[in-house]
Amino acid sequence: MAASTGRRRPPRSRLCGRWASSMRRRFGLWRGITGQRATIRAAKRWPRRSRSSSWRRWASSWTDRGGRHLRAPRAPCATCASGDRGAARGSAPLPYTWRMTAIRVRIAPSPTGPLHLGTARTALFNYLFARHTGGTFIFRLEDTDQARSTVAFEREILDGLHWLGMEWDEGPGIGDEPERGSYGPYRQMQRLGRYTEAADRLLEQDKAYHCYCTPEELEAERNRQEATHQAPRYNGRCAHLTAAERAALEAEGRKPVVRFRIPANRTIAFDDIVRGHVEIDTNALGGDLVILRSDATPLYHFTVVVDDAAMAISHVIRGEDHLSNTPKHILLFEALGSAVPQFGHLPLILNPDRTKMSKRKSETAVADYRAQGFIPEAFVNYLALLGWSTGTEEEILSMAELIERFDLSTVNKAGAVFDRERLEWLNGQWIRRLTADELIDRLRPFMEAELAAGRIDWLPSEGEMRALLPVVQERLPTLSAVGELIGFLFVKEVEPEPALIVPKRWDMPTTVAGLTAARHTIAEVGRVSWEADEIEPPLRRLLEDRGWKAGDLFMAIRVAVTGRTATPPLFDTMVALGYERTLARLDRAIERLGAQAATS
RNA sequence: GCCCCCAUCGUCUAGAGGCCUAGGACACGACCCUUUCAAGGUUGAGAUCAGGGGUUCGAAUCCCCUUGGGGGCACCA
Repeated sequence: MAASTGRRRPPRSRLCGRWASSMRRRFGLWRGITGQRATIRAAKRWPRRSRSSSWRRWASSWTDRGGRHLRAPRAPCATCASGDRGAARGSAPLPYTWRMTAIRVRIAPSPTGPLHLGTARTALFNYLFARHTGGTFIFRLEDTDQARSTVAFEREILDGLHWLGMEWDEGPGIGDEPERGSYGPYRQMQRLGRYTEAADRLLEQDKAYHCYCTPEELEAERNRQEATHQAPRYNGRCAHLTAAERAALEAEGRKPVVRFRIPANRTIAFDDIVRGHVEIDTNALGGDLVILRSDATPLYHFTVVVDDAAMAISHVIRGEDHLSNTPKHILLFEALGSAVPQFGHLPLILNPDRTKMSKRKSETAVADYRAQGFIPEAFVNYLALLGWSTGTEEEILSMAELIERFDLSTVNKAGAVFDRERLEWLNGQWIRRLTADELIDRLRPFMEAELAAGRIDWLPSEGEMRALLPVVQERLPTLSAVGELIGFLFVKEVEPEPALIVPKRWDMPTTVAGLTAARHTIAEVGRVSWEADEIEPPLRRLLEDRGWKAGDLFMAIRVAVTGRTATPPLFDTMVALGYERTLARLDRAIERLGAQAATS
């Protein structure tokens, strides 16, 4: 039994009834309500979660550390990694209080720019985690950077997340209400009082102090440290001022900031859901931390903690760029007397050069992708698969399927380069899965954009679009490609270069002869019936009579009629164009070729 | 400089000590289908699992070191 610890199917957790039943359905395993383990028949087919490395790392740390033998740890919840770890630790010292609380996660963007890809992905992982576990997903606006925050960005972020298909249970932007939820307000600018109040509490307990150093002095100190190759760190000059010293500095007209005392020589340890055990020495934290500016407005590290505590956030799921900041947060949670949430640090999305994705080097605004005709189904699917996979060979997954399969603890640790080609492929896959009505609806704004840009002369009717759909749907990598694909149908004239009309293996006289003959044939059939199936056979007969190759004649017609060398199937295209307009374009092409021949 | 994290095809990934001669997908090549473009099908090339040491009968997998990459260290978020 001991040997199979790592492979054992994790015991059922009360949080994961849904997971357990879905696994039972999928693998036909059954376990009675007594919790007895089913016979293991196909260990290989078990969900990976039961063998996740981070979980194993926890397990080994529990058994090995401190030279103590702990009883075999109970598995964290198979899917949410949030089982009753308190119990599992047995007699091991707890680094902080673990409480079995409701799962509450949040996305806390700052409205200082357009919705960033990375924010969208972090939001998605939080959302999937919340929905998978039946937890609460919260939206909080971190708008304390008043210089850069705007309502336009705020709108864009809200819209962007909604567009991707995420709704939250608490926060602004739900229905018509200004905000919903009983932990509000959800805008930090409306919570300012709480930060100063919290800071006062820390001040009172001497966990924080006033610091009178000016930005210039700090800057000078940093430069000095840099010059001597030391780590930048606050030297604690104001850490122990006497009342008299403070009064003197105040008299100079100095406005103090509030600094939080970072204890020296302490190791902060936490079990990150995606990374496993992490330990960081407090001496590496850069010294005492400013939590309130001299104008009394709070700083990020302080607001997150105060708010996460106040909002009873149970799991902080965020980008890896915050990993090194986590000890500061843990210290603040402790100082504030709050329960420390669990952390899960997601790998970063990378530029092609493997640096953290930035707008300088990559397209980062979700709105831009939307404008380029990516659809949310594909975007969400792609984002979810950046740094995570189901462990199976499934690639195309709807939001509902992602929610069902998502598992935070199997998220990858290494950063992932954003691959636009793969996104485009997924987008094409999802476009093909759209119903006709959906696709027509979604294409409409893109056709309107074509019109506005003057690339087409009028809008197709709903009926025209519907008729075109079968040949269009599988040819669209993005919605915005629609103009390129069928725009020629909605312009008055196409004027292809005569040289383009002449197929590679033909010369100009042959082309004129070919088009003329084809024009007659098409005119004949069209008088009787104007359908793709009717047009093709007589043209094929013509080819046979003249000994021409289909590719040549059809290409000449294609270019004459559409102005392009790549189009949807020719006969469908001509039908969509209409009898008269097809003939008119053929005539015009013949005429222009003739004129060209005469001048050369 | 200090601290932390990471390392499997070009890219996203599977992998949990023997199912690995390392699987899938994107991209790329060829072929089939074909009036072009797509889509689809078949197929190919592409990874000495960053390198080196251990542990083991056996290591992509566990341990150590090295190297490389990334992130963090603000009166930004």
